Amino acid sequence: MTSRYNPFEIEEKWQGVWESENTFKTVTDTSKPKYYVLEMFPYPSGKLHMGHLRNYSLGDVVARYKRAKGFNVLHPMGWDSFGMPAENAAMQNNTHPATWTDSNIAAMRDGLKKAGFSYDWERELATCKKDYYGAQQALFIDMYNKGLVYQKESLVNWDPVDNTVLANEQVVDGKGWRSGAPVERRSMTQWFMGITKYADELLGDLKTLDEWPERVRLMQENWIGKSEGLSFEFDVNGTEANTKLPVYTTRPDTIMGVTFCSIAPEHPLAKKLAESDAEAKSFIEECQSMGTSQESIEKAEKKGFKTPYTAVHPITGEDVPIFIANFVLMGYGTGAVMAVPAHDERDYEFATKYNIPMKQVVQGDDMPKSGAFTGEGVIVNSGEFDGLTNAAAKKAVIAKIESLGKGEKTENYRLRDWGISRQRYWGCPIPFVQCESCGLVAEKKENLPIELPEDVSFDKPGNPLDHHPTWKHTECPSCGGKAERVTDTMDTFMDSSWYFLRYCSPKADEVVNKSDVDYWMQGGVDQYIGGVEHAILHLLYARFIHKVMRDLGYANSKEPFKALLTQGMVLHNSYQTEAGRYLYPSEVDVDGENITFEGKPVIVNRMEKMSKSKNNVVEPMTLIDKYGVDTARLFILFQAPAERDLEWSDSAIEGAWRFLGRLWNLMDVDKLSEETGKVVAVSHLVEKADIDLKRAIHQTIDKVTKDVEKFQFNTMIAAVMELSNKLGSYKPTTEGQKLLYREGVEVCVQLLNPAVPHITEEMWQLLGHTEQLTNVAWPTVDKDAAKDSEITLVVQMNGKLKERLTVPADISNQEAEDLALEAIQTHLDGLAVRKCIVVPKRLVNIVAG
RNA sequence: GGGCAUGUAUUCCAAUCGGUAGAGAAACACGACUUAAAAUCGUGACAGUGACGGUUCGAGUCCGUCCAUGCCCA
Repeated sequence: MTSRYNPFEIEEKWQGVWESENTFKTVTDTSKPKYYVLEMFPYPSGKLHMGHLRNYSLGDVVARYKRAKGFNVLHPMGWDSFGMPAENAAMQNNTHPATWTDSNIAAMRDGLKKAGFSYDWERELATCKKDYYGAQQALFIDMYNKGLVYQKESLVNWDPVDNTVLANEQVVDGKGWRSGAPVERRSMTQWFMGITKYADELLGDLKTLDEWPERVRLMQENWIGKSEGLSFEFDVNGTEANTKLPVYTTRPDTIMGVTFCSIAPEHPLAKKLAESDAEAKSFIEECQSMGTSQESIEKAEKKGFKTPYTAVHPITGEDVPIFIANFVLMGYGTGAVMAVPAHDERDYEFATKYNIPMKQVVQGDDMPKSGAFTGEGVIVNSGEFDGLTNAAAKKAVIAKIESLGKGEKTENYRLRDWGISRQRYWGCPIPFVQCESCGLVAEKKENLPIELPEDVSFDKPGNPLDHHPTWKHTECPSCGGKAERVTDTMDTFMDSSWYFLRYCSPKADEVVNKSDVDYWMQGGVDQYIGGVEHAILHLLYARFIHKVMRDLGYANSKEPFKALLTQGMVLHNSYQTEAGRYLYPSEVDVDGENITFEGKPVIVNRMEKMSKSKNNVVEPMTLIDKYGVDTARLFILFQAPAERDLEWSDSAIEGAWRFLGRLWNLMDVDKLSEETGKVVAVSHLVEKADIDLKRAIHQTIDKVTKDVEKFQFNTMIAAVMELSNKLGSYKPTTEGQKLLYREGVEVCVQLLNPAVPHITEEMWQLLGHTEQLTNVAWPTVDKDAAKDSEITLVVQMNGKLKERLTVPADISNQEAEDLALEAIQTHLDGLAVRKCIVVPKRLVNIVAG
């Protein structure tokens, strides 16, 4: 028996070997099949959390398994290292964002190395380093030249605490996602990326992503939100002649139910009125205090202002009033809508409040007693359209409006262009200048990177780049005259939208090295793994930028991520005192059922996501320091299927620890043959127990291989546990049996290596091998040995279990039926056999009556 | 309000195409070892699959309705 399992010694040893021997260094090698496995890179907060450990453990199993299967595996890691927390920390602690970020990266890199992940650290990148963001600036200029980047005066969500513009997605419940402050609407010149130009392709190609979870594709589909409708114009009375009001609607079938029109507060018609009408002006200003997202607008109280203008109905010629309404968005459609209160909830609410008449034009089966009817039905009160279904009426109305020359059928998207300007320091500078004579000019590529100045102060609100005494004053790259740099930096979602391409050639002078990308990105990243919280934004932006880069010649695959695995969250109970204070798990005393704090009962909440605010976080490093990382990895992989939420359990960790101890104890010199590299063929085995063990070994290889291909790591581990339990109770005496035992132990070690690399590497060495297990090929199944010789045949009568028979595995259906009939005689009790259903090698069901 | 997912033993989870409900683990109980405890080893008990209905020779698995929970959208 070898000494006791000591994870700390073993883990340090093998991490040292991997590092000094460059075990995981990868190079482009077109003679070998490639496999690119990628986990979402982290924001360097400074601390590894359980979600990271789970994400990267999953990726590491895939990477190590594919390596053993003979693939040239690319498995890189890096840092999504721009963003506001670094600036906030700078303000609070008087440190430079770069210093803060670097020390966080160092701490997290250290944590990842202690976890033993098989990364090629030579490919490490950080988005805040000038070689990365310089390449990104070149990409940005390319996109500008393609017309995919533009400036536009637009309404933005302004976060008054962080002093920055937020994307709609960064506004949650009308508040900034980080600061929590209510956002304001402001009009500013912003930089945009033309993602809507790719909307159709982004939507259409979702169908090709058959290795993505269905729900992620659905979420993206809904986010892009393609709709078909009608664009048309109302003539406007009450102002200059020939004024038109263009609108867009997805419900042309209800056009005869229009009783008013609503326009956005920023609509030109509203602005015009504000010039002469103080009341209108103040109403519009009031609307500015709201966020610009659909969500915040939906939730706000509907408010309106009746203008003196009226719109002429295109079919009836009737005059309907025009309102300025706070819930109409300038950015969606035309900023004006035809209002049909009888069949639209928001219009109904608005009309009720302002006493506007309603006109029902759809008759359905179950009409609500109050409120709008938005369901399907038959068109009524609509003259020539009466009696049509909704779908038919849509077509008929569109045809009518088109024939009148007042509008046309239009496709529309919910997706809007991506506003990427941020008025912050810690981000990728936008490589443009404003020249006094040439206007807006792109930097020359040879001047890149446009570096962030190091000497900045954060002592006043606003953008430090703007306050810097000299940085923005520069020469125009075109005429050489005086010019000012753009002081906006890019949304950090841009940084994470192409990092997977940069990993292929992280030190390239150009944006990417084409031949490296051609090799590694053929067909895309083979397996991408990350949290489902990125299902919409990150994955959509990355798909967009990747398609743009393909069109720019930087990449060749259509989609960046061939397969996607979204892992579940890590959950833990949270504990609260009766007064409501959240308690740390370490503060409560658990005594069987009774959980107390300072002698008083504690409220145990349901399992919820680990979060600092709930004090229910367990630090990975604490766990690693106590048990070693192999135990932590084993627990995480075993406790729940990858895509499901994982419930934290201290006792299950103990279980993982104990299993590794049992695995270690299989290293029993009395049971192991000393000979390496020799196996006994099944044909040479005579004892039933030996044949059974040989079969179990090879069936386990088969099962584990299939499980790992399907990412079912929990059942994969269970299968090895089963085999190791068998080996534990196996008592070999002859040399042949000891060889068989060795084969079994070696298979366990090999199969578990992707999950628990350190202990298995050590055991492999102790077994007498000189080559690193990491470089050893995955075991293969001996089909003869794996074959069952006997099976259990189940005999049912009328679907109810009656007998179990042990029969030869190669039994024919006829023989099975005969045996079953014989066995069932005692149960038949005079009943006649009507039918026999034989499921080969499984069961016989006898229908009798 | 709409969409998606999940629901199996005390708990976490298994169960190809519909075919023996239990692989693995935890907790629990008992036993062995020990002066004792921990660790270790061994043994054991516990569910008919959220509810109701349908299809079928046969349903955890397919279909329908409902309930609960979670996620996304509104």
